[in-house]
Amino acid sequence: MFSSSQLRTRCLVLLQSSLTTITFFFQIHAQMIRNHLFPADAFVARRALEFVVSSPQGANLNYALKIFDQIPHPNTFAWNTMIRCYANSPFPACSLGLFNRMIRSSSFAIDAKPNSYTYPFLLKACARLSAVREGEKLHGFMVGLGADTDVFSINGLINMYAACGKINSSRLLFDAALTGKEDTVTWNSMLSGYLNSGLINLAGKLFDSMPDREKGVVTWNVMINGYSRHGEIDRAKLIFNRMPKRNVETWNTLMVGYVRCGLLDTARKVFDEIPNRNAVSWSAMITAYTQGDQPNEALSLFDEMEKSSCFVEPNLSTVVSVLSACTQLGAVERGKRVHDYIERNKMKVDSIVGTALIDMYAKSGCIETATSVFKSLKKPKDVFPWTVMISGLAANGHGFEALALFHEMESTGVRPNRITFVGVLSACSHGGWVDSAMKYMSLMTEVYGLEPESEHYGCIVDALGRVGRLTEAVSFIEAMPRRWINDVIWLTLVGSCSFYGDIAVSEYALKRLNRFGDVYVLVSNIYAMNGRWVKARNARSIMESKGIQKCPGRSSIEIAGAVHDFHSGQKSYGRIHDIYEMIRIINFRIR
DNA sequence: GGTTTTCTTG
Repeated sequence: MFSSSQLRTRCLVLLQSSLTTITFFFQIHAQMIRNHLFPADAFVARRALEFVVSSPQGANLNYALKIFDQIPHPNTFAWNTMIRCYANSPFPACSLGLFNRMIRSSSFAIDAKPNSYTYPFLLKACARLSAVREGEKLHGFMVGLGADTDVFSINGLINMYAACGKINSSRLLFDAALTGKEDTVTWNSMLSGYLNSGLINLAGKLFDSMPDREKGVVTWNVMINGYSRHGEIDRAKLIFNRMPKRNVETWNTLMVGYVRCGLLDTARKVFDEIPNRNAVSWSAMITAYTQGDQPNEALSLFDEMEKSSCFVEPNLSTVVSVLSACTQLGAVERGKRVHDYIERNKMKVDSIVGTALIDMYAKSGCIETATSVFKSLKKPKDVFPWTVMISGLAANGHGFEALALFHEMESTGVRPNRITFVGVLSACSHGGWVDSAMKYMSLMTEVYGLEPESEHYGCIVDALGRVGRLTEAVSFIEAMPRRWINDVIWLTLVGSCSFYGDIAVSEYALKRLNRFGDVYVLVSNIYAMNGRWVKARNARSIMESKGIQKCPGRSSIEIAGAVHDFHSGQKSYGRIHDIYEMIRIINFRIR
């Protein structure tokens, strides 16, 4: 057995150890309570709080607040810990509320007054909220206490005002600080303030006037990032070339700059040149491929990452972009392996990763697995997992379940967004439930104040078309706000016409198309159904006369985890002869 | 006793 002081020391050591997981922490916490170390021993309690807010698996806000509320007389450090935790959380406003509690309760306690650490956290919260009034109030409070002269606070103020769009106030504070009070962060804050406000020429002038000895790596990085964000990738590159010293962030910033400008190949060249790639470098490049509709490139880069001699541990972002590449390709087997990887490495399945997993499984038709991932997510779930789960159910033909889940989401107090309603409405359209679709559409506008867009209207058109109410669908489209009427809407209707073989409505819809796109097959079906074989054959020439080339039919299949991509007319695939041989055999057997 | 600000991925 341990003596009580030995136990205390042991707890403190474990709380500081990087090997302590949150699960193990709960055990330590239980021991501390049992042995009256918590909450009586204020120092131990503060260490526990600090552990929970900076746990490697992410801060546990609710638990942190529970611990904090049990500390009898929190000192400045404890308050600061809790305020910092909220400032960096999804709820920065809570840190301002906590600060109010702090000044009310600390009027007599000397060891619980705000200090020079407190203000930067609060200013960060204001900056993240773009809360000018709160920021100004806080600034006034600081001036009253003479707490506005610390360089961290000055930098925080410059940053806060810039984030709130008060760039002139930032500049006034900056000029006042240029009397020896400033450091390199002061300059960086002012520069990034200008750049984020789109004032790139003012930033350039300030940068040129800055003494070279003041310029740190971050200063240069800020410039590269700012220029590239405003499409000035060439100016960004010039800055990059002039740098005396670069770090990984420099390389990553330039690479991402090229990605933003759509120059994926140049970005890849930069990536290949990075001397010491980190997880961000890899994730950013993989994401670029995924979002640039090159999911195969994304996956092969991930393979390379795993095989690379200078091994970099994939992080949550890496995993998310790999999963969304799998989703694009419908590569479930591959996605499952990523899922295994997540579990093997005990990575925390947060809302973002969870959403990516659900989406991957649902879009690949594995609705049961999607559901079980959804159920395993920690409560409260934010709107994203709910949304992909609802859309996934709808897409797999489980309309009733999708709507039931939507109501469950509403009853938990989660506010649906426009994407959620696309899922809800598509559940209705798949079932041909016109009345429900209309009902949800008005719920969307009247209760949630969301303006329906093209996709939402499209679902109603689809629902009407599915049950054969084609002329009603036409009048619905014509009553829609003009700007949301597009080819997709008309094509939806053409699709329904091809099911019901309605020539009149389909011709009406086709006349309203801007591009003729890929409707050739649909259109010839409509004519063929009505025995108009000549017109059916002509559909292709109509299309060509509009100057549109038909995109080749495409398909992909996953075999043993590898994705094979095909398009019609392709002759170059490695086993093309085997494939044609197989087709011959199949045809023979059918006959 | 110890925590802050500026740059890169989702």
